[in-house]
Amino acid sequence: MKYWLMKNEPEDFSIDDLEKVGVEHWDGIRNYQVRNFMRDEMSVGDLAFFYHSNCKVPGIVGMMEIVSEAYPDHTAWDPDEHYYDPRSKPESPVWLMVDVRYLRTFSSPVTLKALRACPELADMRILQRGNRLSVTPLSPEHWNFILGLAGEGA
DNA sequence: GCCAACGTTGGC
DNA sequence: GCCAACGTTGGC
Repeated sequence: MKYWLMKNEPEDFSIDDLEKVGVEHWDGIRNYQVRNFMRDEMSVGDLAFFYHSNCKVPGIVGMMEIVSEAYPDHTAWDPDEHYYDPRSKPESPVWLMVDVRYLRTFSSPVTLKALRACPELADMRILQRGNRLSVTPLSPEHWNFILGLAGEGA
């Protein structure tokens, strides 16, 4: 099983929204590195942190589970969609998505500030300068350490 | 709203 | 295939 960190702007789709629907497709990925992560390395049963980005207090707010393999992102085919991409077609999809299932919301979110304050997490992808990938792999060590920060340690 | 850093595009 | 220009991300 692998661990992931997945960013989204809460204004667009937050962990509260995910809690309401339970399972949702993680659409709108338009970056090849991230697409390849989902296609080649993500598996059903993997766990992921939900990260709120581009908001007042950025940070990790909860966790979810990957519940599907990568499959074509149909929002790329719809001209009315914000992330429409005419290069992707139903017969030759360029972009993929996975389904995620809500697990829980942390009683105390782990803010970006708190993450940066931990020398143990210094080499986390999300903390590297200029990192812009919205989905990044996490080591089990980092996963467990962050769970501890969230007060959810085993 | 600013701007640094990055990915993508497209002319050559 | 280089690389400058452009668009996007995302913290602050």
